Amino acid sequence: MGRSPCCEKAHTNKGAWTKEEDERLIAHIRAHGEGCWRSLPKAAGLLRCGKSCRLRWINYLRPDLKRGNFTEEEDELIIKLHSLLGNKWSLIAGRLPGRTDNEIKNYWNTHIRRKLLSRGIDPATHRPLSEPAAASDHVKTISFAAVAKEEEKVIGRLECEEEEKNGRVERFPDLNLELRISPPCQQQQQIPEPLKSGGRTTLCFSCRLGLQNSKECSCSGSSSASDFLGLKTSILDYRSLEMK
DNA sequence: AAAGGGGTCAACCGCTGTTGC
DNA sequence: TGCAACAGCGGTTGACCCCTT
Repeated sequence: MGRSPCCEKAHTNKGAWTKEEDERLIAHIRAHGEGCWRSLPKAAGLLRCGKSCRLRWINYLRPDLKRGNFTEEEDELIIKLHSLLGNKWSLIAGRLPGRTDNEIKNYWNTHIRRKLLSRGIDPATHRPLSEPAAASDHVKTISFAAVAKEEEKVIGRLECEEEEKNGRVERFPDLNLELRISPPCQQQQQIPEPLKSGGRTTLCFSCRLGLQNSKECSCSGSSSASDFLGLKTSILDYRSLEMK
């Protein structure tokens, strides 16, 4: 026995939204806020399914959306985030203010895939097309669940202390991932000289996301990639992280 | 001018995760 | 603990537009 449909399909509109429908949806959300998408269509006087309303609002009508072309910086950030996160479009979108998961997914499939292919890079693995896939027996699977738990404890303590002083606390991006770590690629990235350390790369997580100048960057300090989320690894190359 | 082929992107579908009872 | 309702996610579809022939 399947789940009951989210709405009465016989009495709902489908396809492109009209201007009037948009206006009704905007007016209703302005008046009542987001939430309870199932009951929203009826309350707003729309012959649409709640899911459809949610999608229309999130992907098109939200006032904080950034319309227009993606910048070169956004392109590179998407590529880096995709190499880390895979097809987790909502997580990637979370790192790009004003962009939606649907928009990024479409942009990836129409532009970036081809861009990477033209560079000779496999968009799925982020490895050179000529390079054979990593042998599975060289790939070690690490569950981030335990790390996340440990992080939660530490963050919890920090937050208690910090909230008394300042209020909010910056924390690691909530990736909640299970990653597979394989031996690093043969061809190493071009590492800026100050970030090299005796032949070993010591890029922090922020730098690997291309955020060298962010306040989360810890390269300049004593911490290194080896301490990333408490993992005692000598090298953590984002290109070798694969989604489980 | 018309046909058709490819690219783009809004919207839909089906599944999973979360929450409340 | 199990179930149902709901929100959210990622893959896919199809309408539309533009360019080429």
